[in-house]
Amino acid sequence: MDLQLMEKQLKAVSDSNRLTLLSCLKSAEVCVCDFVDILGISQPAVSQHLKKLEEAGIITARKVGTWKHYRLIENQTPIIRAVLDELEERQACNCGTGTSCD
Amino acid sequence: MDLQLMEKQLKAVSDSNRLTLLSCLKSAEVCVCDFVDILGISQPAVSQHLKKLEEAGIITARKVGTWKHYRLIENQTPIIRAVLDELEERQACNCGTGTSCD
DNA sequence: TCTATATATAAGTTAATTATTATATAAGAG
DNA sequence: CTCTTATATAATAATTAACTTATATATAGA
Repeated sequence: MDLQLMEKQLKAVSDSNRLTLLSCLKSAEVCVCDFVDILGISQPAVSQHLKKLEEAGIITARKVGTWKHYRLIENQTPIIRAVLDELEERQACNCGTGTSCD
Repeated sequence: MDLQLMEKQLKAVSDSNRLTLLSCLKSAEVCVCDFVDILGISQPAVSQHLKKLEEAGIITARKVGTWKHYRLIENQTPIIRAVLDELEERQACNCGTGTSCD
């Protein structure tokens, strides 16, 4: 595994906000709006965190109307797999409950 | 695994200089003086990197005269084990060749 | 088309990291 | 005891990262 990619992925996951995002994504797709509530930071800050995880090849997204749903990619590197294994699953998303996105 | 420890360990390994230190430590004990040559940064900078790895519970040290030899601890967490598995071993140390420490 | 909502990007600020230089500590050699 | 060498700590400068506010883009709906 390339040392540069390794560093990039490790930097991407070495932040408590982003680890929280990943623990939510373990079990389900989550949309950006839900993360704003969970982390208690501004929407642009959330977008920037998600971008970092996406650029590191850890998550991906699909558009659903005006919403954007993020999820883990399928084939993670061994290091990211180990990180995900250590993270507790966290129920995060209101998606489907009708309160926000769906 | 505690989220705080996890973040601390991930921060400790998410730096290319420190990843290089670890790749040297995979195969052997290494003393500080050798790392200065390898990384091409100042001796205090090396000390600070080693301290960060030590505080994260990844490496430990023993004194040998005025030298200090660092090595990996035996029981690594799953994440750090995954990181070490991905790192290529690197021959780093002059120890034993008589050029510097021994 | 105009408006409202969700998300992204840009610019700027604050905070955290990583480096440097200077100095302290500790051990061995003379 | 003094000098030298190896390492650590302190203070500080430089770089990078994370957040905020303001603005842009894109989509849905009236």
